[in-house]
Amino acid sequence: MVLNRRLEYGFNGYQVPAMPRGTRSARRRNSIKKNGEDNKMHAFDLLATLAGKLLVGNSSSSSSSNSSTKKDQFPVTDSTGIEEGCHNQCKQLELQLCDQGSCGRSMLDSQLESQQHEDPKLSLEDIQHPVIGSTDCSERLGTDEDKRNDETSGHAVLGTLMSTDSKLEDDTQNEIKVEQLYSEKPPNDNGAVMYSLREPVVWDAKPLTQVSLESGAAASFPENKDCISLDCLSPARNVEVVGRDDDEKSSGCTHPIPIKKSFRHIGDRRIRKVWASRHWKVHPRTGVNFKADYKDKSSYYKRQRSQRNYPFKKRKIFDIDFESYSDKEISSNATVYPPENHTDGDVSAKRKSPPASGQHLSYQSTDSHVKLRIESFTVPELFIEIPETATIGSLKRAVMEAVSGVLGSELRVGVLLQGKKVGDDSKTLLQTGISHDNQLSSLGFALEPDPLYTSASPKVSSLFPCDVSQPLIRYPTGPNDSQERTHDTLPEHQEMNLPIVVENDCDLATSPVGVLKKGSTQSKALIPVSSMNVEALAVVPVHRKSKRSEFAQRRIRRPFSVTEVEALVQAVEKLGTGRWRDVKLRAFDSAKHRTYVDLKDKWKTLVHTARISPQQRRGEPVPQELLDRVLTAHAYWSQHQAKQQLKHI
DNA sequence: CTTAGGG
DNA sequence: CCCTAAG
Repeated sequence: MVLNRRLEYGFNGYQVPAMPRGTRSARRRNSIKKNGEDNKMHAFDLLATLAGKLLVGNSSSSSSSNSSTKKDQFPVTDSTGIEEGCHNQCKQLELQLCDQGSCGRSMLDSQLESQQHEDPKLSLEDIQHPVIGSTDCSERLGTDEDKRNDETSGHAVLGTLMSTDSKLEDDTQNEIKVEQLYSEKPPNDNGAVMYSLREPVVWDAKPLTQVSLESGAAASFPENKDCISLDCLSPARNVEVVGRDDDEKSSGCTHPIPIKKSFRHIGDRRIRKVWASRHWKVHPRTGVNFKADYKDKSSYYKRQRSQRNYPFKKRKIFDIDFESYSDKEISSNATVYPPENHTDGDVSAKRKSPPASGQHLSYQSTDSHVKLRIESFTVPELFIEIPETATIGSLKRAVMEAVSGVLGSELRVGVLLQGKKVGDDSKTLLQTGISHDNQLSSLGFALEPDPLYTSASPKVSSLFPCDVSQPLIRYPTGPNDSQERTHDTLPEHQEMNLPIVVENDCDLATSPVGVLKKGSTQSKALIPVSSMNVEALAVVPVHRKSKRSEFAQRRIRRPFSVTEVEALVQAVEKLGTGRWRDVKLRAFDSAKHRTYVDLKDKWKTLVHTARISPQQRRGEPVPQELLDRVLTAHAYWSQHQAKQQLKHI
């Protein structure tokens, strides 16, 4: 029962940190020219930067570093809790963009702890921008969601409940709220996580929790406002994107967040299927970095691989419904810098005096340049579904991927002036009214789907059709998954009289957070903002795959145990040496960290080991008996293969 | 995605 | 273990 439950996260806006444009030198270089187009491009650059290095952290009320004694396990409400949840309770959860170093996984813990037994209704919204909008969630939920729509349609006021005071702490402005909603229609599968920016799920009839990050528009609120608690408003640490003095070397900005490779569990058919079906569904637009035509099989595969190591691969997973959000939903706060002090410390000084209320701007300029800084950007609504039994680590990754997926998409930046969209790109800032002496104007930026892409596709209106297959992506999360799997293992598996070690991928070991956490600084600079050159603009989206980057960590080494070796040998004896996937399925289905490639490699080394003298062998000694079997099997299958070859000739 | 091999 | 060409 518990396993059937899922959390669904809808991100109606993930607010990213402010992007102060650095120092004098940087600013000089980056001075926004009086050209609308340039303006947009620079802004995009910033976004692109964001797309590179975000970590999802959790915000804890005031304390920042709790001891992470609590297991990284997502709080699961018991069934009763769920039931009650349908009625009127609420729990909250905050996520935030997190500095690689300062925010640890632990931050969620305390909060989660207190939520442990609460009902799945979480409703959080961007504190800073309690925009009262209403996003018809029917768009996301699909037709089956009538009831939910009813529930949610009338509750778009959450934002007003938020206290602006909660952002007093200088660095607590940007928060991500997670809303956990209830739905009487649960997902239709177990232990899976689904992402979808549009139509999240096809659910059966069980409770489900939903989380949504809100920003501009409020949406998907449970019927009872009671379920919106304010205790989540406590200031949270967040991350800032800061400018760098020396933007000479803009590195890192193009690197995506690391994604745990083990997402791709080879043995998991379900995943693979989804994975596969997912691809053709994905609109090319979502893959800026891939120019290859998706229809081309070879390039398709190539793309697969090339994405493998990069978080952005996940982008393909998301159904980004560009139609579901309008400009207003993705807005930003921009601040025009006051005249420069021409002191090196002026950056920090400016940061300490953020605009009273986000959306405001103050203009000034010493010269004909308009200097501004973007306080924050919010990204569109995202939708994630994740089992309640998933770990926090999984949640973080899910959010991270969703966010990076959106940020990496073909968005363009729109410029808003006094709430109105500035359509004419050819006009100068001055002509448009954006000038240093225009004190009252409000300048804003909005992310919007790039019309170039949307129009290029003949299927604009159905980029992400709701009816096509399942717009869901699920990936196994956490230990529970493996547990589940052990239960529904094929009978064949029982042939194995060997106990196969079922090892769970430890989040600590593999999660980006865990890794990045160490060695990162205390700086709140999540992203070293690079220089604002046009190059960066192009580089970020296109070349992000060029570097595996410092992020992609090598998997931890996990020597095969004798038991595993025996299982491998046994499987190979039976299946041969050319069917590693089958071997995997047969003998290591539950060992998620062993991929068929691993098995193949292991076999290779086993053969080698068997051939060398015992003195030369290292590691845990493998019984000679096994090694003999290895040689025998290897010989046999080699010959077998040879025969096959001959037959074909 | 899987296989096969080199690194 | 990683990376990649090839299927």
